Amino acid sequence: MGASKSESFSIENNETAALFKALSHPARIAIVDYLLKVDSCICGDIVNELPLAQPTISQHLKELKNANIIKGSIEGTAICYCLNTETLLKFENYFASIKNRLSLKCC
Amino acid sequence: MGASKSESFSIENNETAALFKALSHPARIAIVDYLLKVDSCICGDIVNELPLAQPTISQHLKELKNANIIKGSIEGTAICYCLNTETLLKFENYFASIKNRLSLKCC
DNA sequence: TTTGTTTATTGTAATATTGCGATATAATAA
DNA sequence: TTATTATATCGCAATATTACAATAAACAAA
Repeated sequence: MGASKSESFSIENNETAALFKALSHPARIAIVDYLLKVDSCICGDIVNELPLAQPTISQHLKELKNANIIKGSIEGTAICYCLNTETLLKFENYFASIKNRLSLKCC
Repeated sequence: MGASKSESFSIENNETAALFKALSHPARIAIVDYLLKVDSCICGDIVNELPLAQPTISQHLKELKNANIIKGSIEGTAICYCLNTETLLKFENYFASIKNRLSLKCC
């Protein structure tokens, strides 16, 4: 029938997949990239950096925020976004765990 | 208008996003998990492990294969799939690079 | 107050993904 | 040859994502 049979999988697998999904769009990779580049909290000038309209970027920021990849705090009229170190560690841990479990006797 | 403005982003960002997209579904996380667990190349018994029909699993395997996360070689009637260490390293490198570039003076 | 600035939300159209039944393909076994 | 087995592909329906114009909301400045 339709799409998304996520109830059939473990919560953990769903959470892991959700983390990856948050980074599965070039615009969101570009946002993370930009946040790394400016080396400090930035506000809405991502809109000037990316070839997308403001509502679209707001939507992508929301997805990154929902996945806890970025966090934002209000600064007057603007909002200050930055990367969330804790969540980035989750990715690292995932691959560290894979590395540990990975046997090299494969094809 | 429609979806997917990927031409507007760098090839690198698109490739990175494609890697993450390959892992953005719980079934594909479960497949990777299973491949780690069995500690050897497995054939089509993923179908017995996951709550999905054979064509659906074949499709997920194809996506993982297209992203070079797994590789497969023919073994008689069956096909032997296993993880691709090289691509898993790409993920590790991405986060290692982030860690290097990440300043801690954020919000 | 009104005006300007910044970000979020709503609604909608275009497109992509997911899941699976039916079927095709490929190799082996009888 | 004809089964049998294992995997892939096709075609369709259900759903999710992406993009943006229009609009709303929140705040600061005049």
